[in-house]
Amino acid sequence: MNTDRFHPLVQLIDRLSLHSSLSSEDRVSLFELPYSLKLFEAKRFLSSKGDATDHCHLLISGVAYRYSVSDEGLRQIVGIHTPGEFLDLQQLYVGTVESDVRSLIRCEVAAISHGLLRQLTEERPSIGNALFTSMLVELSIAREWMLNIGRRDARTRLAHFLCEFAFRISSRGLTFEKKYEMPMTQEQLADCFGLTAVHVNRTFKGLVRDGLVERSKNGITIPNWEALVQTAGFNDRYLTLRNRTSPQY
Amino acid sequence: MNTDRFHPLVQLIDRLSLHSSLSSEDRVSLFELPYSLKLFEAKRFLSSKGDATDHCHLLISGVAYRYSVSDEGLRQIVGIHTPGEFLDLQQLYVGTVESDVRSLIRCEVAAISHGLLRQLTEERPSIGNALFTSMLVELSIAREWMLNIGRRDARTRLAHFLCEFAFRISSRGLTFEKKYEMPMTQEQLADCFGLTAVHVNRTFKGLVRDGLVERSKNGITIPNWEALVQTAGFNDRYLTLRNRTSPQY
DNA sequence: CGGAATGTTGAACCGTTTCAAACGGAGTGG
DNA sequence: CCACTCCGTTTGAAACGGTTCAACATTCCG
Repeated sequence: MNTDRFHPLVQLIDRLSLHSSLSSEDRVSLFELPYSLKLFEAKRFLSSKGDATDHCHLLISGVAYRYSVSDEGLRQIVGIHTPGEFLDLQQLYVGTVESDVRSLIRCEVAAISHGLLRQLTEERPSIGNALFTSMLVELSIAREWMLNIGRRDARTRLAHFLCEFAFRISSRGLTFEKKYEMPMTQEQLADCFGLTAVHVNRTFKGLVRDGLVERSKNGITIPNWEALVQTAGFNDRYLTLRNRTSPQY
Repeated sequence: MNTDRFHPLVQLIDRLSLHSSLSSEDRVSLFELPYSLKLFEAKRFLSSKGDATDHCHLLISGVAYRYSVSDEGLRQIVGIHTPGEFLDLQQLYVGTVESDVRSLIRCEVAAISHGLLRQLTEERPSIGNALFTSMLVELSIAREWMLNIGRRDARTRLAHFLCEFAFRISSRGLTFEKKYEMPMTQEQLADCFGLTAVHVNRTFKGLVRDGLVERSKNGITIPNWEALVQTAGFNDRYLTLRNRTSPQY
């Protein structure tokens, strides 16, 4: 299970969950989100462990995706979540949630009460900072996705997504893998780019034929990273953001 | 000139710019961004008034847009900025900016030094909160745009954009206008949806033919708001977010 | 083993693009 | 005041990328 132990927010939760004083109040709890379950549904059957609607949920390990559905019933996946990202931060505020989150593989999730989260961000600026930074990165990714969906052709879209996915699941680029699990169906991929599953299939085959990616069961390998990056027009700029003052967590 | 004087951040700047103690140190300054100027370029010729790269810029009045350009030179507009939004908040952190901002009409912009902004957010949680909320709303809008670009046809995309634009330039829905200025060329509109200017033209004509919108010079009017909303599948949910604790600014 | 979900393939179709040409209005200089 | 240019809009015809539908193969999983 991929866990980004280097991520400041994940480290924070690690420490908080060990804190006996806090865990006795049951304000930070870890739980498991099985394969392909909606966070919304998970909250339901977790309500026995306390009011889950008053908690924010941080992804500790695994991968999840966020999607919306149009009036015609077409699904658009609007983002991929990797460890260190909050899945429902907007719950801190009043406002209907317009998108839902579903796990792509088995995930570990930490539930933090709104109260504790507010307290933490106000008392320790570095935590608020980390939250803010992660939000800025998500926004930056969202903008890149708009460019991907709106202005690139199918082949480039797929290649670009594969590059981003490879980069993001390798914890902060430290353990970068040329071979990784890609637990997404072609229909899910299609919903990421605004394409059809059928067309994703053909496009994928094209990339394989040209030797840019190789497919095995539940996984893909990238034999020539540079070649894929070039056909994708991929640049990892938009995926990273560091604090100027380098705070300690 | 449309100014959202109700926006908490705009109000804050109003007060700060009046504060003699602060303005003497020249840490908050208002300036004007002429028609169709890149914020980046504006910063250049403003550097005489201090180091503009160490400032964040808040939109006080007017409308601006943010765009990226693909490798093939195709432009994608990834967002519209209305009063109360920061244009370069990511500048607080290290990280190459992957998108640029350009004014759509004449804008007023407030420049706040990074130092003051950090100080404000740390000392007054309600301000940090407002910043955070505005970031969440931007993210929410970005996700809706992905759905728009990826999963709706041209007609619906245009209708949806017109609804959102109408809603956003009417300050927080208080002075909602059925007739408003639409200072965007069809090419800019096309770059918002990932379409061609030519196709936007045809699609626009279709909407006009069906009586859903009317066009005049530099402005459009919506004779039947409900009809447009329905063809757009528009719901303003994703545009608003209120703080649960209702802080005072 | 059986059924459901996912992947694969082909052919016809269609929404959008591309290219090219013409049109209109605004601004400018003679 | 006209001629000129520039920019955005408009229109048509052909081409194309991606969709749709339908059938079949394969894998997964109870």
